[in-house]
Amino acid sequence: MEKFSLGNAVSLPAWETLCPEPFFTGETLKETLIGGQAFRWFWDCTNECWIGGWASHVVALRLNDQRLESARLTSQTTPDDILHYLGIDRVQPWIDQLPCNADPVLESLRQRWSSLSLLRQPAEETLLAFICSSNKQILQIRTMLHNLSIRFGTKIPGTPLSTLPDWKSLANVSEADLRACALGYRAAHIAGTAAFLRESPDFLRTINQLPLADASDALQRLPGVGPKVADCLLLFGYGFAEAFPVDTWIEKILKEKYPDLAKWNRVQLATFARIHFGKAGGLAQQWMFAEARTNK
DNA sequence: GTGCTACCTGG
DNA sequence: CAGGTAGCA
Repeated sequence: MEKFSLGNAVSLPAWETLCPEPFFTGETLKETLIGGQAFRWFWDCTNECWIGGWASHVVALRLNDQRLESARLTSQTTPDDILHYLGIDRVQPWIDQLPCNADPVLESLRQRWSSLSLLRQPAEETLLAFICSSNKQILQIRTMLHNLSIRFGTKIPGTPLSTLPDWKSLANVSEADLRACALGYRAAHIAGTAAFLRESPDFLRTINQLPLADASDALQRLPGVGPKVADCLLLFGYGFAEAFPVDTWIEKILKEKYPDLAKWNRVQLATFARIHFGKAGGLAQQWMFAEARTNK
């Protein structure tokens, strides 16, 4: 278990079937929830389910004989909210756009990961999470976000979670107080981005309307956002399926699977990926990440 | 434009 | 060293 737990035993509302058709496996559900896109899902040993949230939503999820079930801990959350967040509807259309038939590497990844989903996460909290992510492992990112939510977020009644602070409130937090959440040098990036967004409150909402390259350039004007974090934001927070974040794991696995790329740098690898994997490359990226992460 | 290196923290 | 970025040769 992690050093921050869910606290006292959580009592859940009724379970309901979220999705009658089988979709996830235990493995793909887990990788979807805690495999590096989201950092606010926790395994509840007592109830044997995942509990987590986004924005002010908190839900429990489990597989019951392949059927996905949910228990809604926040009353305003609807089943459609959950399905929208989980993004299951996008998976098959995106798989259909990948060149699995032409590329045996992809085809073999598809066998294992075809029911992995890319979540539709709120852009604001995706930004916070991925500014924290630089030079950090998933566990440490989870700790930082947990600290931020406890310290500067709002307790969500009837649930073990607090919301993450919004950017407006982060603008009023000193860098020293941010550092106290174990953010290290990222505290300056958070403070700088909060100040930027205070001056341009609509900035994050304008990203949607831009083409991929322009959206990436715009995001990189934010302190703490470079090419890799920008791609994470575009893929996880804005639904650009073509965005292809290249981190150390992806760099390693790409160079293993495609030896000609041995001398390419990360930006070059991202360009290769957009050409080779195409419009849904981001999904291929997540398959590779899951493969690398679970084989380590 | 490309290629280093320092930067916080903790598993 | 770890799911990078910023600042400078």
